[in-house]
Amino acid sequence: MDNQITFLDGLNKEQSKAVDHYEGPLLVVAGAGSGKTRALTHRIAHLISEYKVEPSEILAVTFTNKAAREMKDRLEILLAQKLAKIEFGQPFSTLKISIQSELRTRIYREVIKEIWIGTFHALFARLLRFDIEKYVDKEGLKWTRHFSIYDEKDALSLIKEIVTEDLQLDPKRFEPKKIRWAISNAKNKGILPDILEESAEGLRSRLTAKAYRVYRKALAANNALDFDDLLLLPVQLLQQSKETRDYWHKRFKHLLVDEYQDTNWTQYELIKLLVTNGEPPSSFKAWEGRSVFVVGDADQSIYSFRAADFRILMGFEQDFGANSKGNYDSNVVKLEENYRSTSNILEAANSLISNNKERIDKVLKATRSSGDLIKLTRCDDEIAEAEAVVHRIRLIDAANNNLNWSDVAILYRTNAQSRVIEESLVRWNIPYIVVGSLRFYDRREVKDILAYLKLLINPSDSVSLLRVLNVPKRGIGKTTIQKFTDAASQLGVTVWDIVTDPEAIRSLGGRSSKGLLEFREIIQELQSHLNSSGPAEIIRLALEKSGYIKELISIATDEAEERRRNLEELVNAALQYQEENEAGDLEGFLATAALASDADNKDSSLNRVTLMTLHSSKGLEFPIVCLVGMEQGLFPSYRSLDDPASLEEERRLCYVGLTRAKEKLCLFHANERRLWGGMREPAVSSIFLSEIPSELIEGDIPLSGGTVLRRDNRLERLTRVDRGSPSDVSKKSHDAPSNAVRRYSSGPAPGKKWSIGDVVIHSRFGRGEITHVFGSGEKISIAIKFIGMSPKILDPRLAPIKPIDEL
DNA sequence: TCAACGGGTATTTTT
DNA sequence: TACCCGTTGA
Repeated sequence: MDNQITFLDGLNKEQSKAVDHYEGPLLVVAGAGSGKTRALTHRIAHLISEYKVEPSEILAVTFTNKAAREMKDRLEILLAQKLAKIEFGQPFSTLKISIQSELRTRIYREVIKEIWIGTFHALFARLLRFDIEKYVDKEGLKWTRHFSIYDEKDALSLIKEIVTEDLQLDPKRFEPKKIRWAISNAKNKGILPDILEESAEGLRSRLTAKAYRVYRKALAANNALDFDDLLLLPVQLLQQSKETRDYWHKRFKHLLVDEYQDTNWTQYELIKLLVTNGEPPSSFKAWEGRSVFVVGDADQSIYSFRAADFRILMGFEQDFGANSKGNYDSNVVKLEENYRSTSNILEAANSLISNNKERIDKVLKATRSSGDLIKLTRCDDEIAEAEAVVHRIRLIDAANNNLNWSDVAILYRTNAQSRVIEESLVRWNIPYIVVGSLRFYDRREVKDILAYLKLLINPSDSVSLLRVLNVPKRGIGKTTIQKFTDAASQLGVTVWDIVTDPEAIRSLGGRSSKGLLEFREIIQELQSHLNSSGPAEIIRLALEKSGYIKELISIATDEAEERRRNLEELVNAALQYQEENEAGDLEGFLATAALASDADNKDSSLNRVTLMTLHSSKGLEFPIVCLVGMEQGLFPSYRSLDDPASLEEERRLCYVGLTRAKEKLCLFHANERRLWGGMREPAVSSIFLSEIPSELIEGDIPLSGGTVLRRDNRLERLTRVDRGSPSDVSKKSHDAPSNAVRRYSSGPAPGKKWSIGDVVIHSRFGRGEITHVFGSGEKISIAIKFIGMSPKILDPRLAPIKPIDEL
């Protein structure tokens, strides 16, 4: 090659093997902190500059939008550095700033813009903008390229409506949330209503299948897709249309997928369709000038609740490997050297994760010195815990002159845990940012305006229409809306058709006709600007013409003021979008908004402590990590306590948390914790704490033997759990016993001896026999084999079990 | 038509 | 605690 820089410089042997990979399938098993992002970006740069791959032939899938943006950024810098060497013969950083930015702009225009980088959802939403009109549905449903994207809330409100209106069911008995979940699951497995109907047994599943059918129909009538559709429709389209499939298969010669362990069935299907053009991967031979490159770590698979399945990663070699052997030495590279964490932290993580059974054999090797011990702090309750976290942070701050607040992350299992910690941070005047709790685009005012925008582009979108028809108030009430929706469904037209029909307004509108006419005019006027104005300008117009801003001004409270600022922020977001996407239009912006997550906006330049869930922390790293709420039932979540597979997932989540830390790791747990409302619950320290070697931990150590923290007045308090009249109580415990009630009323006496061979009765699983006893004293788990089920590992103090001789 | 109130209920994690 | 929903009263 004609210059000194290659993208293999400074990489270890395994990393360069990955980066230098050209054709065929390759699985990169990349442990935490092993430099996988580096491997990914360098490989793309390498493909383009050494193997002369066209940027437009590359499809790179990231897990978040933020990761996508970062990848583009890094890539831009890498390639600009190389260009600097070629054109000026000197390092990029020594060039004048103006020249630097000119180089970057050129790289952006010629290369970065051409590569498809994004999340599965963003990329395939983009593909659908091209091809959705070619999709032929079994049931005759149709969508146009102007489809709306419904977020989880939109989808849920649609389902709620279907359950109550169309199916005339009681939403208490048939919870929309559960139905939504069932439908989502079906979609993620590629199952359409007809198949679900066939396999449905019992009233409940038949009704779910029915709801699914109606829901799909409603989506189509609204010309809308939910998140799952963004993946499922492309799968079906690529399966059914050879022409479409050929096109995209030819177009994308090199696929890269990050966080492959969190891929689900539809995503896997999409990869296969694009890579092998529909042929079975094991017999696919045409690898010349073509590759699929996936990077992942089974130990960090934490999204099975979203239908992700890390066995897809485990099966990669078999799937794609069989036939490429011979041509390629191996299709697995393992990155096992950890450059991130001190060896104490790493050893703790390794030891923890070794308790999982289902793994790929892999051990992270330390490259750094031992560092500090892990600090463990036990606190009285969640308030004391929050204070302890802040105290710890202040101690570290006092001992380090150059500590930035942004070096610190506080991680927790559930979003609800953030509040108490925030209060402490406020008290001590430490700046912080909470990532992920409330998405910017989920704020009411923002969603309202987005609904206006969606409606402009897609008037069939009645969810959006009904959202803003009377916002701000135009005197259009429930009865009018009901009349209109009824008329629309009877005539088989959209609500918009009714709203724009002068006859309909006159006959149905009554007192609200004025407001309706007004609304119609607003929308139509805004529509007339669609072709001539950019997203930001249209948003400004919408804010003004809709009367939304005017209303907020007239309210004149702090809250209204806050909302106005958020809407200004929305305009800014649109401006930023326009900057980042030269040809970006309103549709593009709306798609970005629908698929954005809160984590995407985290501005790392702000010097603030970061608060977030363990899930959001994936892929990030911090010098200092505080992990709070290490208690049984919270982390691991109580829902995982009686299921070994989900307990393993919780453990992976813990592994992710520990491996975020570079220098210092501080763990916290509380003796008791107020759970929603005010009721205190005694807490048992997390099983994960006992899986970290105690010599790596300092602080008050409850390790061997564990701690059960119980107040003497426990029983007294428990009787008060059952509030209200006796009849209420009995009814409650029949319907849905709350966890607290069940836990304490049916649990055996503390300190009860369990031995192998004992027979127990579990309130859900029935009769079972104890096969193992782990630990002793207060820290005890037992494995029970229930009839017809795989063995379950339970905490006898939490699980609703009784020894059989007590019955 | 709409705001305000109260009771009941629920919490895992998110593209 | 916080949100959602149905009821009530203006």
